[in-house]
Amino acid sequence: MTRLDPLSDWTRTHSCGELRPLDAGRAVTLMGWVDRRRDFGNLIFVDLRDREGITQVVIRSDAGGEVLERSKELRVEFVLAVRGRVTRRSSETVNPDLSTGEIEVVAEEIKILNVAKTPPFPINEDSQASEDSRLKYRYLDLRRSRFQQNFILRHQATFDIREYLSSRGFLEIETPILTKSTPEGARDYLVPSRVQPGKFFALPQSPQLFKQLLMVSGFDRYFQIVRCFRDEDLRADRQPEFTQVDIEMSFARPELIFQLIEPMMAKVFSRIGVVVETPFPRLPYREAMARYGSDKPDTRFGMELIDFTPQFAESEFKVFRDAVQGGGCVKGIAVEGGETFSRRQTDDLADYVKQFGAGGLVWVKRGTEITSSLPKSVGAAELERVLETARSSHGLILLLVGGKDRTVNESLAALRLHVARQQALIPADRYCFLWVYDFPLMEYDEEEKRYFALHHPFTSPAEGEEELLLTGPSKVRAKSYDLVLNGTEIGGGSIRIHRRDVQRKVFQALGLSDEEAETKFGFFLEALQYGTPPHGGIALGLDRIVMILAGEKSIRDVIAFPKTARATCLMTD
RNA sequence: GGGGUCGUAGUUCAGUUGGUUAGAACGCCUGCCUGUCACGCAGGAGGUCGCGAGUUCGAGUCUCGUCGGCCCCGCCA
Repeated sequence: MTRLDPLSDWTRTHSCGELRPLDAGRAVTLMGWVDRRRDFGNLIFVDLRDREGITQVVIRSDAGGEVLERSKELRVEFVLAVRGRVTRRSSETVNPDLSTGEIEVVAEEIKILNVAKTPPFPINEDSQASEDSRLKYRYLDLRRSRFQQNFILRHQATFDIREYLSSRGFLEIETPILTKSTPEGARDYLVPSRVQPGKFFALPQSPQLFKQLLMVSGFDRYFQIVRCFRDEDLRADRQPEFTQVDIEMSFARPELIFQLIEPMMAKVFSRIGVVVETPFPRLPYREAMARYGSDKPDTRFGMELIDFTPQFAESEFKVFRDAVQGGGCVKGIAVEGGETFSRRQTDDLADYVKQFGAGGLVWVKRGTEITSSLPKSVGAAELERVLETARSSHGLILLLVGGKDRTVNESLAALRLHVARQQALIPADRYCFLWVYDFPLMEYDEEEKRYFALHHPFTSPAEGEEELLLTGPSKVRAKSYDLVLNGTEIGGGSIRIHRRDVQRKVFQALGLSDEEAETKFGFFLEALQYGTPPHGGIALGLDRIVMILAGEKSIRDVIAFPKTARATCLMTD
């Protein structure tokens, strides 16, 4: 039935998505997969599919008995070649749901190029097959139109970015994949060396040092669309290998980086018909934390955090009073219409915030009357004062958390998103970009009793704050910035340290002895001394950007062969 | 490392208080059908209830363990 060289002299002339009424009368050759077959005995319709679309092929008995007989063998997902003539459909038989729906191809000859087993899940419709069978048969899942579209989009975005950066004078330069471990940050993937027994290469978490060295080399403007590796647990938006748009630029200021990236994002998002307004809003870290409790706020909706700390400084409610007097805070969100929340709902919300370390959740409702979960000892006057702080005349529920600043911010940031999703307050068709800047340079880790770089240890401290490095490291701000889109961090970067003395000071503040610094980064410290230009850059998470472009909820849906949550591949085992 | 949730036909799912031969839809197979496009009609096949123990006269259902998918916390400079 099938032959080793089934094509013989046939050549595809068109895709299955391009024929239109103007092509009527043309002799064409199409090749693709059988999407569906409708068999009427002496008349068979075959929907032929390739990545560009679907074209209806008609097999009539007058094409000759052999063609009809051959067509009887067709099954879903068979690979088929058709020679035939483009014919306009009569007005009653036009299919308005198909881009090629005004024509059909009347088959004169067909070749079955290959047969196919019945697929384990339907390819031709939006099935919700379980993700494990979809991952096992990934190549079939990818055949579905949703994924074909996703990867076309990914290609286009990547193409746009290359074209844009190239037009701005950036050179794409490759850096090593087999590299030296820099033990700070995420766990490395290690590769044993055959030539140096007992020694290992690390796969790069990012080309950070190499791109900085390229600035030392005078390449001025570099970029690379590059695979990076981190041996950490996975999430819906995290894979152990992922692709980064890595950019570095000499003589850079943060503003120049912003102005470089903004039109690039606008160009990429125009692919899905979204008009992105520039410049993007800019928000200092401190303000982001105060208003949203997060350094990557979703600004598609409001419901900002409200500070109730002063209201509870002398409260009858001991838990909150203690929190405030112990140097913490009380903050909350106001949910309009939330006065109808049931006990069950508020209990669920309380359970939700507990996983972020909150001790509990207090609520105050204003409906026809004022009610609250606070103890009776808290008087009506105090409740009134609390409600006034929300500055709303609507019925509402206030959801309050008290405790250490960090805990309060983290749990409320999560709660804000959780409630907004539940209440469907997030407009799906908005794309809110945001720069967050002025991050702290480092953060004290209570458990390890030392400072850690918030971004990475090559980030430049803010102007005039180097002196604080050794006296009050946590007060030093960094020349760093994150790019946030709809609550997802899609990139981060900084102006780097270009002076050896400053780099040493930062290492010291991080508790790295000169000796350790020398072993780990000696080559780099050495290089800084040979005329390093001031420089800075950014790395964008390509997978996350494409995920948002494609409207997908998981990064796996825009990576051809992703790993499971346990970092295995179900297809290759 | 921890928490949650799911696992029954090829697929998506239902399965009551533990009780006869585990069901539906779609898909698949066979036959009929010349204008369908989720074609239609008639018939048929298809099950290690993830796996392993246990309780019980009897387990898809209860208990324990284990494997796997997904989501989250920790982690991710």
